Amino acid sequence: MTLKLHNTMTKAKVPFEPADPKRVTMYVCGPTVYSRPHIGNARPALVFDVVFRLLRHLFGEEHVVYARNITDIDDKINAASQESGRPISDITKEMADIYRGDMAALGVLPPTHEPHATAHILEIITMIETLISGGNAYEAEGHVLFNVPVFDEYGQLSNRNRDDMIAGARVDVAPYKKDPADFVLWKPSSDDLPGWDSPWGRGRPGWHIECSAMIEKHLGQTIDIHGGGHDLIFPHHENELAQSRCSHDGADLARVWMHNGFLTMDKDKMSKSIGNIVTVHELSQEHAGETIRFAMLSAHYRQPLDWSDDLLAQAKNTLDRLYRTLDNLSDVDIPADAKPSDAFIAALSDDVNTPKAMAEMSALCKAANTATSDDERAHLKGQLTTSGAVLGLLQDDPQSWLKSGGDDDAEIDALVAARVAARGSKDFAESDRIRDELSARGITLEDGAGGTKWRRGC
RNA sequence: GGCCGAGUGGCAGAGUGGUGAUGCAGCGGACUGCAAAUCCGUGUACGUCGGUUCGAUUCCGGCCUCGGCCUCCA
Repeated sequence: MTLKLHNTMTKAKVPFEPADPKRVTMYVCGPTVYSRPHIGNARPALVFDVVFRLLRHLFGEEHVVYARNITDIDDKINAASQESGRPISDITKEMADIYRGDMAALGVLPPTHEPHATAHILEIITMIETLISGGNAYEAEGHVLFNVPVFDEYGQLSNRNRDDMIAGARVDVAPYKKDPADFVLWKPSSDDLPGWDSPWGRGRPGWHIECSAMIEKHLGQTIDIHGGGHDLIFPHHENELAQSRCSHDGADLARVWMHNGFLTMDKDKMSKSIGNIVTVHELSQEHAGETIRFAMLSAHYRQPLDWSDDLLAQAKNTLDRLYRTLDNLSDVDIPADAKPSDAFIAALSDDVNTPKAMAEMSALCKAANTATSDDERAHLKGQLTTSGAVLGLLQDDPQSWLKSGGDDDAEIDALVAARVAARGSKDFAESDRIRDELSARGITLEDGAGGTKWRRGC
């Protein structure tokens, strides 16, 4: 089964061939920790978590190295600190912890490495020195700037030329820049801001250079996959690419560039600057993490996805159905050699087509619900569970999933038992009265061959 | 202005040059004391105008609408 991935650089879906199948490397731009993550921030984390799981499935768990950084030095963090009066390190530590907790709630696996920018200042300085000595960067008024015209291939990833960029530029060009497109590698810090000593005085790194430095340190000069949100293509990834190639004798930074589409709220991009955000924390109060995850993966990662309550409700309904099927398979054990179905892996191998993969899971469900032999039911249970694992779904216990959301299980069990007794004596008036009572409490009953089951929700 | 992407049935959302996935919701049936669940069945969906083709939702071109990037942003 050949994995095919869409490469932003070539705008084509191509077979994925890692440089070393024993060490597949992936880097994804992580959060800048100055506030709680919103659900839009969670999309890349979730998307690349699925890519991570898929790569581990295809190449082996120990053969995939995934790094997702934490940006803990940034002007927005400084602003948050000045506004709240809290020390910067307090804010970054708290928000990084919240980020990890929120992602864990969505079933996102921890990456292999989670490098922090402030722990890589030396590497950053070294890389900047290399760029200066190579003639790709220059110092000006305490700043160090990357000189864009020196790098012929600048603009290749985002498919834009310098004239366009200058024509569309909405920022004032700093007077010390040699070229309007030049961008900052290092900038001076005043005494009240975080800073590190450097050959160019006390200062701090620009945004783009940290990723280049951390990629080199943890993954190497050329990585297999570089991922992030669509809005990072320009300028962030274009600049990363330029810095890394120029400091590595032109070596490619990434073999494949992957970018996820945006989450919208009423068709507008969800973003902190617009203010139309809902945080992961808020959503987690109302919905199971797995429901949020399912909703997110119900669209292909490169497509836009409009976030809504209705989307979550549909996700919950569909997930309930999958868990009901698993619950009905509780009498058979998963075979030791269980693995995902071929059709499921084929779907994910086609540029991580999660909606199609989910459709394959529904097909497995239907097969399981109609299968007659226990061997076949066990086989299908194994396929369903292991397929779900690649998406980070269906790993909960079916009973606890179906009954979660309340703390009155014992009381419900007692009412159900009373109703079973009433039915046994054909007292259907009493039986229906109890069922109505339970229904009013949000409990649904199922009278099956094996007895009566209950679950929360309709 | 430049670049990029999207427009599929009630909703969500894949895919394809020629019987139009899948899920949710709806409807009919089986099953059930009645339900629920499950199963079976069910829907004149592919923005618009042209072109190519024996045949296009799928390829090409124009147009319309919407969104994104070009400044921080996942």
